[in-house]
Amino acid sequence: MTRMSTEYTGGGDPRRTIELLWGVPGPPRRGPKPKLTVADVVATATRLADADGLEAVTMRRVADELGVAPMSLYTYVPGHAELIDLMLDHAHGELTAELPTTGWRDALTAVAEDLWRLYHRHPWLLQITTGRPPLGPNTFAKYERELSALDGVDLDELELDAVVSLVIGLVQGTARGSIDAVRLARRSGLTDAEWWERSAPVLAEIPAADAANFPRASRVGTAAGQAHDAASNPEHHFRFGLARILDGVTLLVERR
Amino acid sequence: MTRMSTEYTGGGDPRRTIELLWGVPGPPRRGPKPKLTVADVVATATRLADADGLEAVTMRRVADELGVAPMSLYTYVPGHAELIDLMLDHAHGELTAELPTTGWRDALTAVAEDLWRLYHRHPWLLQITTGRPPLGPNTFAKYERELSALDGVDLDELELDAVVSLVIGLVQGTARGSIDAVRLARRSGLTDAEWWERSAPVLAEIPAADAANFPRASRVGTAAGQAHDAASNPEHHFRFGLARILDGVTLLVERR
DNA sequence: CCAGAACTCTGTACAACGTACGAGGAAATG
DNA sequence: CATTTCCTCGTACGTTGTACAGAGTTCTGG
Repeated sequence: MTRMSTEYTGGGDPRRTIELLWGVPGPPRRGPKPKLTVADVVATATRLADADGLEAVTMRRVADELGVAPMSLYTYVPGHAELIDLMLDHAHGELTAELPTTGWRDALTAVAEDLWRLYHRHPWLLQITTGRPPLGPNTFAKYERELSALDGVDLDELELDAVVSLVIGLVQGTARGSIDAVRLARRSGLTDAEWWERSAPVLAEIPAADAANFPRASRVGTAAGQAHDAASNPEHHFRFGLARILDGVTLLVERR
Repeated sequence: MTRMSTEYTGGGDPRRTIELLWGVPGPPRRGPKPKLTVADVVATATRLADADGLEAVTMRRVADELGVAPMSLYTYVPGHAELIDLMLDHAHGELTAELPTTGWRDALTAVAEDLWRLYHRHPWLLQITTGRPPLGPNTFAKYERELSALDGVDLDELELDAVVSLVIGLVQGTARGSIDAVRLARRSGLTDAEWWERSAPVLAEIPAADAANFPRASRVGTAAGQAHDAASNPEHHFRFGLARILDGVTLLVERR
């Protein structure tokens, strides 16, 4: 019942997937005219995922939404995994805002904040395990844009890659927390605060869970819980983490 | 077919889950003697997950392994989601090594490395979305241990929480990459390098994917690809990221 | 000592899922 | 116009978690 799914990318035949991602035209068509396009399928799937999460993107539901039988989708897309690939690359296409030219700190901050917002607009993006990123145009452009934030910074290629990866990892981790809280609240009908209010008294009945056994955890935990209104505050963690990372990178650059 | 699943924690009734986590004895039993214990179920499920991933932890397979009918498991565990909670807390119990006393940098490094190793020992841990962490003894102890690494550091409670969270997030993100590479290699029969060798020629046929369109990405991408033997090197990203984060935190502390 | 309550165990069943397979029909080519 | 090529779809299989009801076992109250 309580099951959500994470689709793995890079499942199927690389050739076909890449061709789909880049929209290669293919040989002249002979049979009946297609009712749909790949873009239709991707758009509908994305709409479903935005509204009801990635688990709503089933072949049956997408087909229903398009007024078509489930098996018809396989004309446009090799399978479910490839559909997810296409959705991912498509969403990356939204990252087009120009970066500030007031220095790499501002630019990298903009990269992080744009991504933070993208993940909140399309929370299902973080349910995808991008072990092997889809080699699509928008994903390439995303990486290019991220690297351009560090134009002129005196770091070698490996360091540039590592810095970008570090910032992206921070956004993904903290955004995941932020989004999961919303998702769980909707799914269980309990906000974080309500859930804690319900859990705390149960914990209080358990002798071993006494604050004396976990002095630091209970001190820091209650302080954090009071400061924010939840068990943790992902947005605060995001801002704090970004500041530390940028400071750390600054130190690395200045050491040159 | 190509489907892996991520279980969500905190799904069911908090009371029952917490009682299971802490092993409260319960009222005197009247019926026939149970064949199993909750610990048996958790141990078997963990063994399956270690061997074949979280998707192998189905009620049917766990029951099979225990020589019992699937529905019998529901005597011990309210459902699949709660079983995952129990597995998670149980695995956290492995984090008991003493931390170095040579300063908070060493201690925090040890925390990160211990976690890195735990995730590689139990890769399925990263398939679990810990939106609401299981309130079990080992998860509490884990947090307490992590905070203890910062004993004596002049930071307030919110900062302590944020620092710990930042380091853990780094480990999770990079370990996820490291583990997904292994998982995908096993599942698809292709290593990262082989997969790239197969994808590159396809990409080369696509005009729009020319290096001229993505100058930074292709320069950094090929440099990184040559330096490590794969598209990305999670362990390098882990070490690099940890160094930057520790530097950033040092700066924050010294600014006091 | 024994009736009944309480508990464990299990077989069957249902609604999902992705998708393999093959049939039927539409469009373009020779 | 015959043939090839492609789109569309109905059916079917093997998965999953688990609701439900029945059968059997053990302890308790009288």
